[in-house]
Amino acid sequence: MAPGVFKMRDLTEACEVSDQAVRLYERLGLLEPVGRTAKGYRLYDASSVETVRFIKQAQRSGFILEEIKVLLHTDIRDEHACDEMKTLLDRKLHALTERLVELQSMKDVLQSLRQACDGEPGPLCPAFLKLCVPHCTVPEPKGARPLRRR
Amino acid sequence: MAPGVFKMRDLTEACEVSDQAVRLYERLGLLEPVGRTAKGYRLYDASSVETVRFIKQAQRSGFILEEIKVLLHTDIRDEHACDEMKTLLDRKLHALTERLVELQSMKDVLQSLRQACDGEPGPLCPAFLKLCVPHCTVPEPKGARPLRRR
DNA sequence: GTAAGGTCTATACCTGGGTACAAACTCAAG
DNA sequence: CTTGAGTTTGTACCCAGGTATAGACCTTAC
Repeated sequence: MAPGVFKMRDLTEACEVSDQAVRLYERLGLLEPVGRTAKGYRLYDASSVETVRFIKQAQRSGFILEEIKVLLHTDIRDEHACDEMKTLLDRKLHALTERLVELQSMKDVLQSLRQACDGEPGPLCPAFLKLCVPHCTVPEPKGARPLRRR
Repeated sequence: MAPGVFKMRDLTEACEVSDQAVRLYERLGLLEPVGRTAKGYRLYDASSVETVRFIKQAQRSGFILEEIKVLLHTDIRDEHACDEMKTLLDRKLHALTERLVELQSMKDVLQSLRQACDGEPGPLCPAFLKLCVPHCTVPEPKGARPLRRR
């Protein structure tokens, strides 16, 4: 076994991931072993660890495996591939930005609620929660509403 | 039909949710119609809209439906129920905070990558990505490693 | 009245991202 | 050489949160 090269177990421990998940990533085309032993054992190296870690971080950031595959495989020197990647990145950056705003606002809501829990037994929790939800214009009953086109 | 009360379609349009999803929330105990027509049609009101919107926001913030159910049903005046809720809130606030940090760092990574795409054709994308992943100590091959206890 | 659209229940199926398990083979310690 | 841990392939199953479809019934516009 060449130096700097190791088997499944080391990879899963370095990345806190199951061996099954690793093989899943392989099947889906995200991670190729750097080689195999004579007996068929998968071999990985430091770059595999980085790849798996990137996969996990990207997942937590809202990418699905199929998208991460694109991220991992795009050659920036290829004009067409790069365009595809730009589109993906722009879309995801937009989503990420919106998500950050949303998470922050949810954090504010939960913090208020948490404080309410500690303070005086106040209004009902559900009622409180509803107060936290951004205001909405509730549709009018519209007794005689036109039928929808389909 | 009482004033301020409406049927499924109005709810789904006000909340941008499918009728099937609404009925799913009902089955799971998150949302009860405020009543039924004589013929069995579900009736909702403004508070239903707020509830569904809260459900969706909470989902996007990382709560699963089962947890949202707790959020919606806890009576803050009930000592025991309130403790349960505090635990949930603390756990989620912690997760939310970590997630915000992580998302921000992923956003930074993607922005760098996006800029690299626009600039000079530089290093390979995958290589670049790997550079962005927080540094790691890759495990040594350890030729003769002790067997793991199980 | 008729036809299109809305709603009901129930069941089946889908997707993403895994996990669980079996059966066979290999590797290393004692 | 034996034994248990590690790995392989393959198939099955799981979960959350839905969507799709069928078949029946209701409601509204004209």
